[in-house]
Amino acid sequence: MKISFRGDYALKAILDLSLHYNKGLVRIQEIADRQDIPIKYLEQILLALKGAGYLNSQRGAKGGYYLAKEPKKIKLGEIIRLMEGPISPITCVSKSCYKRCNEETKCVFRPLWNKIRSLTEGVVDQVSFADMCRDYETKNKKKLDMYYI
Amino acid sequence: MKISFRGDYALKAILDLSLHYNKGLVRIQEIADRQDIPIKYLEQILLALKGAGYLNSQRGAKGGYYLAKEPKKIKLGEIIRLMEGPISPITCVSKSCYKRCNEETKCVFRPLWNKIRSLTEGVVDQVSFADMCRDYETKNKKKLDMYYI
DNA sequence: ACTAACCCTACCGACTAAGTAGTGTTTATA
DNA sequence: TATAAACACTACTTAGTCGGTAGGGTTAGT
Repeated sequence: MKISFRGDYALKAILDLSLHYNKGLVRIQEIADRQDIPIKYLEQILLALKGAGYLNSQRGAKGGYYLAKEPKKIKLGEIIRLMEGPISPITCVSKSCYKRCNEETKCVFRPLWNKIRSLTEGVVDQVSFADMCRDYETKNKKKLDMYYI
Repeated sequence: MKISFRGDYALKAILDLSLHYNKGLVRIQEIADRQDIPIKYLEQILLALKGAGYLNSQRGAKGGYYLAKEPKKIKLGEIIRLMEGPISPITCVSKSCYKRCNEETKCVFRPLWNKIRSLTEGVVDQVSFADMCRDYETKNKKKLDMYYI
């Protein structure tokens, strides 16, 4: 799996909205400023997230976005799959795999890719945005720098 | 981590040469045929692998490639890093990370990416091409189809 | 000398990522 | 009801990468 800017932005946007869950509407501009994301690009991403049912919005003056689900019910993996596609080191599912795996090698690497995929899924499908909010607040409270290199 | 065709081809080429380890020279054409890789593309890949010290070659008629190291001393991770770059879900090492991680989010996702990276490395840095050869032969001997969907 | 093989560089078409730009459409509120 | 703030949508752009091709150059066995 690889996280592109698009996916990274989406995760940050959902985190931002999770931190404002049940606190009213949040304007795109606010998210863009706080998370340092180009606003017009963010606009498209939020639209996609809304299309997938994660966000609701209100148009017009005083409008904005808000989370359509509880943060604890959104797992990181959902957002990653939505933005990046399947979580697997190789695009090797059923039919399309046969193109890569010929008779000779008999796809001897496949079990490894499956292993990596399931380990990765074990991480991203376990963690919710409620967890991330908790981490975020803990970190800010304690002013920890341990996560920085 | 994501495996591109280039990386996939490199792994297959090294596997092929591992299966012929200490059995003389192997022509590019043979590898290309067996592994179903476009020969001119494979040529470039083998050149890169040679440049990195994994292969030796003999030019001229009756020439060919051969492995420069024992299969058991080559880990998959080495080849993957060589062809694909660093194994990490995010290009987020030291300085370059600061571009993605601003004050607001304080890179709250980073520990997860590190987790995934180390799990992935735990797989690819543990397995050698000697292991893959063993798997390959076991599979061919038993005519197992369990790895195919 | 001839030819089989590796060596090297350049090029190319298609695709994607990461935006930008511009124009609609809706709604609160003065 | 005019206005402005905000989301909605579509189109375009620009740079880079991926997955190759093409075409010689060089070396070495016969």
